[in-house]
Amino acid sequence: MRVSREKAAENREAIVRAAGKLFRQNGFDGAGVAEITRAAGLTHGGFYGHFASKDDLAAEACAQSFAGSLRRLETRTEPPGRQVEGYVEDYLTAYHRDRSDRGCPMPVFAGDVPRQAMEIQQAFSIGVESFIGTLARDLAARRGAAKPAKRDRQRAMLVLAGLVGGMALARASAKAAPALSEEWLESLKGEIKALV
Amino acid sequence: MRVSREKAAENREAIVRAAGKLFRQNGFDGAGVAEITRAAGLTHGGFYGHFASKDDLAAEACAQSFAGSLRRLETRTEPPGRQVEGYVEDYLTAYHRDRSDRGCPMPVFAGDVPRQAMEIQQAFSIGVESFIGTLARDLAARRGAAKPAKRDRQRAMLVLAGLVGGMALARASAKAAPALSEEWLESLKGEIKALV
DNA sequence: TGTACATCAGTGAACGCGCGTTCACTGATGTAC
DNA sequence: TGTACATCAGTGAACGCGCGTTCACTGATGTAC
Repeated sequence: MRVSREKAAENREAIVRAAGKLFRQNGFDGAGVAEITRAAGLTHGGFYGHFASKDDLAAEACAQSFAGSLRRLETRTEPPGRQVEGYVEDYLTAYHRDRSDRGCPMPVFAGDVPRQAMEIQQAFSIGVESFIGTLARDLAARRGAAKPAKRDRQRAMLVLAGLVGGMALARASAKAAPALSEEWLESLKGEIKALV
Repeated sequence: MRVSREKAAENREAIVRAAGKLFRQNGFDGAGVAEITRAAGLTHGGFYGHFASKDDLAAEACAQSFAGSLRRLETRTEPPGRQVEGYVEDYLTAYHRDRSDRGCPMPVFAGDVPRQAMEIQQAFSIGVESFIGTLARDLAARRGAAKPAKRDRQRAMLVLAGLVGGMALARASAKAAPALSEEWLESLKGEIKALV
C-alpha cells in the first residue's frame, strides 16, 4: 500500500535513526535489516526502495551518529577553552558506558570498521576528522590562540584516543569485572582532564 | 582415522593458534570454525572433540593472544623504568597496524567483547588487568618506587587507553584516510611517551 | 472540482548462502592377553 | 615380543537457522483530463 512522499521520507529517516541505535548497540554485523526496519515500524521488503544495500544504510547511519555525537560537543555551554574538559566529564560516565546505542560511535565501531565496506570506512574517517578538529579548536582557545596549532591537534588526538580506548575497555569489562570498569571511568576522567 | 595422543594435543594447539590469528584478523564473528580448523590443517568435524563450542575456543584463543602480547612487554631489553617507553614505540608502528593478526588483542576485540559469551569477557578482563599491572610496575620503577602506587596505576591506564584507542582509530582510517592513519601513529607516539 | 488510471511505497513469501553444530563412519592407535 | 580387538581422533555429509536480497503483489497516492 503506497504512502505519501512525505510519509515515505519520514519512513526512510526512521530507518536511518533505528539503524544508528541498533548498530551502536549490537555492532554492524549484530543488527539485521529485518530487525532495523521492524524497529522503524516497517517490514524488511521495502528496504531496498530506500537503500542500495545494508552497507549503504550503515554508512549513512554511521555519518548520522557522528553528526549527533559531534553536536553534543559543539553545543556545550562552557565558554571556549573549557569545553573539552566538560565533554570528558560527560563522556566517561556509567550512563554513556551502559547506553552505547545513544552514545559516541567510535568505541563501538572502530574495531570493526577495517573489515567493513569502503563507504563505511569513509564515513567513519570523516567523522573522526571532525572530532579532532573541534577538540583542537577548543584546546587552542584554552591557550588563547585563535587557530589550533600542531600541538593542539596532537593533544586533541591523545584526548580522543584516551576517551575512545577507555570507553571501549570500560564496556568490555562492565559485566565480567565491574570494579575495573568503574576504575576506567574514574581514573581516565582525572588523567585526561589533567591533560587539557 | 585416529592419531596419536601427542599428535591430537598438537592439533588442538594448532587450532587455538590459528584461532588467535584469524580472530585478531577478522574478529570473533568474522572467523568461522571451518576456516579456523582448515588453517590448522584439519577439517571442522573433529572440532567438537577438542572444544565445547566456538565461544569456548574464542575464550582460550583470547587468553593465549593476551599471554603472547604480554610476554612482549615483560621480556623487553630496556632496564626497568624504561620499558613502557620502548613498548609504546613498538606498539604504534605501521607494522602493528597492518598485521593485527599478530598484534595486541585489545584494539581488535574491545568493541565486540560486550556482546560475546561471558567466558570471553572474563578472559578479556583478566588479560587487561595483567597489562595494567605490568605497565604500572614499570612506571613505578621509573619513579624509583619498589611497588606501584595508585598514581602509577592511573597513569598506566591512561597509557593503555591511548594505545588501544589510537591503534583502533589508526586501523579504522588506514584505507579511507591513510594520512590521518599515519598521523595517529606519529602524534600518539610523541604524546604518550611524554606521559611516562 | 471530479473522475479514471498509472505510479510506486510497502508487504510478506521465497531465494541462496554461510554459519555453528551433529553424526555415522573410518582406520590408526593403544591395550589386554 | 606378538596378536586381537576395543578405543577414539578425525572425516565429510547433513541439520537447522538467520542472514541479505529479490520479487510478485497490493492498494493508496498522485496525476492527466
